[in-house]
Amino acid sequence: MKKKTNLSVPLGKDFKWPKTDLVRERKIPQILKKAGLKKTPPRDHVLNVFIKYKIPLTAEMIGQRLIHKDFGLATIYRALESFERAGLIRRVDLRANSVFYELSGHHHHHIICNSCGIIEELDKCFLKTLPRSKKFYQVFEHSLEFFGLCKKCAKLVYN
Amino acid sequence: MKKKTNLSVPLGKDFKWPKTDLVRERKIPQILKKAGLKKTPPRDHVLNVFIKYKIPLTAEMIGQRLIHKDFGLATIYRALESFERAGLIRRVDLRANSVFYELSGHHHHHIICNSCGIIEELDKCFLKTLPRSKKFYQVFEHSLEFFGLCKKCAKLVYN
DNA sequence: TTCTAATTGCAAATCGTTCTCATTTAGGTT
DNA sequence: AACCTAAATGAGAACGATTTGCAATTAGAA
Repeated sequence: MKKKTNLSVPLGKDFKWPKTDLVRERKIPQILKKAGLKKTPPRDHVLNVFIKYKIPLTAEMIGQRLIHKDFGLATIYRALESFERAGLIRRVDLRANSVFYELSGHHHHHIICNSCGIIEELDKCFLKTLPRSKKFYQVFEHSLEFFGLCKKCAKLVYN
Repeated sequence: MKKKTNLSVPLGKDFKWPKTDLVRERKIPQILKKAGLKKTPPRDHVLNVFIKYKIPLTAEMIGQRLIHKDFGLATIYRALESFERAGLIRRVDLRANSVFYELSGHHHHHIICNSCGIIEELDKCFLKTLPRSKKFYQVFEHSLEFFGLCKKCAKLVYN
């Protein structure tokens, strides 16, 4: 897996999801417009997959979930890049071989099973404080993921 | 960057660093033996680089830091794999294009500058509680990394 | 010293991701 | 409604990190 060399300032860090829940209502054109992105078929469908599945997804997983549509992977990657820049989606660091993204509506974390890879979403942020640093001007995001063994896999491993 | 498909149970999750500080004293043969790994030149030198530099490193960075030695990258990757399995090192999710590892002696986190990639090590763990989950048998590790803009880069960006 | 499983070295293969470039398109303007 | 241009797409080649295959070497237990 490769991620982009994009250690770059996230342009969309100020993006705010609108009060009326456009996601729940699947108002994709409005979401894209608010994000300052042209509405195109690939973006339309990719965003729809995120809204529909509600789980962290890789470019390839998104491709597999497109119905009656088949955009090249490169196009999906470009849609992801524009979404990330706009702040619509965020990366999820799952220690997997490719990069996962999810809608950035609400801030939360995950537990990942080291054996089967199943992902559980945690609703609450376990972080009480942010780090202070003399070297840093601003800390605007964090990634907190838990790794363990799910009960199903524990049974297989420990009998 | 590519990581291995190794969503696998970390065999070395029970590895305990010995009381006497073998790392500080660079007792590499003892460390390897305790980890159940054959002492070989590549492992010897790779572990030495970790001990010497004390910062998160990629396979390639390790290769560049080997003195008077030149093992193939594949060999370095295999050393890393065995170290990770044994619990000697752990991955650090820096959202970079290759996988970083560091010694797993003491638990800590990092702040990464999204612009220049500089890494600051935080000594304290900000986590007060661990998540409870019905689906999980055990949660044995977590990854917590902060992303922001360092002062140097902030100057460049904001003038 | 012997023996065998584990490890190495090198090159080729993989695989996720990005790039190139010619073509098409969204959507603001006339 | 037609026009215009920057932005987006498509397909395939290129890339870079990581893994693998296989023959040769070696660590370390017996």
